[in-house]
Amino acid sequence: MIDINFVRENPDLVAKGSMQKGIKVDIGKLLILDEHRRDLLNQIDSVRQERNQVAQASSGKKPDTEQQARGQQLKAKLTQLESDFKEADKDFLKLLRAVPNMPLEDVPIGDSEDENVVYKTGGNPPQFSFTPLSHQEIGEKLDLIDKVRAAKIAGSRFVYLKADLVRLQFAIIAFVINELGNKEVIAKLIADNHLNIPNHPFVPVLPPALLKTAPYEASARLNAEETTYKIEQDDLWLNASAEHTLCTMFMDEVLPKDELPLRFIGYSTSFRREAGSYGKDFEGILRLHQFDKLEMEVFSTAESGLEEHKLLVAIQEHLVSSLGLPYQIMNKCTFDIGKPNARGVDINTWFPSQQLYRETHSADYLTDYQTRDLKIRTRSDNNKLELVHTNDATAFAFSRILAAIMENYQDQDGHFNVPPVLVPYLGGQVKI
RNA sequence: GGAGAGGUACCGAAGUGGUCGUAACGGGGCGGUCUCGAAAACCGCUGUACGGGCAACUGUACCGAGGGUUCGAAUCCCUCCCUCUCCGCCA
Repeated sequence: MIDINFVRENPDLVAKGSMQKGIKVDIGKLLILDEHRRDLLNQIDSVRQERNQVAQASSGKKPDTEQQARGQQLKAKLTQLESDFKEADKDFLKLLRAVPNMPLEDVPIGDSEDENVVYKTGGNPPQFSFTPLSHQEIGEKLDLIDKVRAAKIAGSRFVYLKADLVRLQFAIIAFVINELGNKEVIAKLIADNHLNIPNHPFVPVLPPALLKTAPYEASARLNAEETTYKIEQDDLWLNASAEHTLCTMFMDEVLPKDELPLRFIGYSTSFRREAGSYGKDFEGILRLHQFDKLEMEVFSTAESGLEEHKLLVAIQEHLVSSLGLPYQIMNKCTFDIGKPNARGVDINTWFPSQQLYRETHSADYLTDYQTRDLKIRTRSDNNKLELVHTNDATAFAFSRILAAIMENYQDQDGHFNVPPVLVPYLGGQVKI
């Protein structure tokens, strides 16, 4: 969540930033609730102060009737005030959490996704001498994708992925973990992009796939209405991305500054209800209720947060171009970056069957928006506690990137080639 | 799932209704004395959040979490979470 002190000092700026993101919040009301809440807190503090004094005065001996009567009075008053405060605090927190993170200055201002700015295109869409098939058609022909049986078992938007497509996925996982675990690869990307941050490698993580309400809410990533599945008999939700269990990993901790940045590459199955997307992308495996994802997560100081964001985008580009896929990189505008983001970049990959670049990657810079609530901090050089900054970014989102490979590398005979960089990871196999 | 033990500050650990959470004691860390320097020894310091104040400073809260009893709770009661041991089940 955002810093209430910042809202108090800059109410107009916060209102403007929220508006640019297309998020309606009543900042005036928030400040009134804040005032009310603090007023109650002050009253509570002074009643408690007197209660403590009364208790101390009679300590060690039996209180006289006057002390006891005063104590009872104070108790009644305190009970009332505390219940008022609880109510006020709840309303306040709800509204405060509704306030989005402020966009950074270089984020394009826009009120629809049409205002996103493509600033780089890489690779060339393949030219086919035949009409290219969709990944669904290729997958069915080669018996790699079975949605019919999956629907029988789990319903729509589920899939059985099979055979060489599964081997391809595991090859990509091994490739990514090797690349991101290689200090030289990281150092080169840092140098090529003129960044000034350490070359710490990414530590691979298999995180839990479920998490409790409290950390999920604090992460600013719980979207109960549209996205997130709830386990009813326990206080648990199915994660919608490994990011959700990675960014919460250090909740309530103080991270040693000399270990920052901490970089992780997590692999997890992700679950999404897709409640708002009926009818969208029903063909193929582009939008499923369940998919696997390799996700990068970085904890850094405030000073280097933006550079970490740029590094993550550079890594994404490196990974996509390593697979030889045509892509474009897009600066998302204020409307599209999302509530917790200060900055957001997407990579879109070319899908020949749709003649479109489709979103396959996103990189999110959340500044201290998550860590304020999650209480993830570090010690500054003058020994003060300060909030850590978080970045998260897709390395590869599985069903989508498999689909992109199938379509871009397809042959006239209905098969597709293995991207050369992955051939060693498939034991020399060049074609599927 | 059953039985038992436990969750107190950076770590270990005492505290079972009334001089108080910087919370005994031990260790660690920081500063000082001593030393050419270091070790040892000795002395001092050693949390977080929120509020008030220009500031010095000051108030409140925090002993796993949330409720309750009481004039007063780390200490009593209830619910939940987590850790450990044993049994059961299981990959």
